[in-house]
Amino acid sequence: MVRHSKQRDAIFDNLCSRYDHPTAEDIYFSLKPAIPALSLATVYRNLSQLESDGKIIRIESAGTARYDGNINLHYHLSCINCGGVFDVFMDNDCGLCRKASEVFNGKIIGHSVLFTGYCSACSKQVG
Amino acid sequence: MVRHSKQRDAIFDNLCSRYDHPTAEDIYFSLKPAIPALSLATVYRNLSQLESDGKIIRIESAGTARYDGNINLHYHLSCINCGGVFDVFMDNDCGLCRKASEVFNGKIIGHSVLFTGYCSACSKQVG
DNA sequence: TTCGATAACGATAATCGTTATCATTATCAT
DNA sequence: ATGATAATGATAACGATTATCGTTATCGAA
Repeated sequence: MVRHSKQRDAIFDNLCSRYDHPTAEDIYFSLKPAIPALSLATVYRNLSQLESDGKIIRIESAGTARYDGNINLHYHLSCINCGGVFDVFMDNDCGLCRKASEVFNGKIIGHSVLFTGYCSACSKQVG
Repeated sequence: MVRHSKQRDAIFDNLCSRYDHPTAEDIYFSLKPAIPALSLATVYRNLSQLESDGKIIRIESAGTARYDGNINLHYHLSCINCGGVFDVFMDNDCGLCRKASEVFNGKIIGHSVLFTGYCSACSKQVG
């Protein structure tokens, strides 16, 4: 049985209102002023729950996990310079799963793509 | 200045001779009988070094990092059932980087693809 | 509208993967 | 052979995440 909670709503709303793919800690510090009693454990708990409910997406970047409130299929780029994670929206999924299903002897359900390179800002400065 | 070491050779050879995308610990336990004095720190150290030398690939799966001695472009599938990571070889990369470069306002250098689903063995049993 | 079962919370200890430290050992140019 | 120092092994430290546990909040039933 699942109950309503202010904290879970706040965490979900916070994540959905931003596009920087925050870590659990980012969300925690972002909500702390509005909910001073908030515990970091609650953030982790609810992010896990929201993810297994399919309401948010977990992005596995090196070290710390990041989260995304946009559950429509899209890809990400991890910037070598600033460490940020950015959205890469592509018209279609390139038939990646279909092509993979042709060559892979198992059952493919989903996929994620992580590009590496430089984000817009960093590519102007550095690379 | 880089020096030769028995441990690094053993770690690299071990990784290249297997196709199960082992974790640092997997490699450690695999080599321990042959090199009883081997330290887990040495395995981590050398895996990091080999990776930054471009001799091996690090796969970011949930929680623990896995390694791959095959540096040719290919993708992976993480099995929902057994947790194993398997190779997915595809004829081409679907022009993924090229297509992404057209829509992304930055500089794309590389990419990784992680499929989720069931491996060959598990798809026969479960899914 | 209270009440009671229990989901969710906050605080914090514990766990796990990985990295840093440091004294010792091995490599290799001289 | 020798000396400088890269690499090692042992282990402490670290950062992210999960587990524990007593308390609080939710919500269906009385």
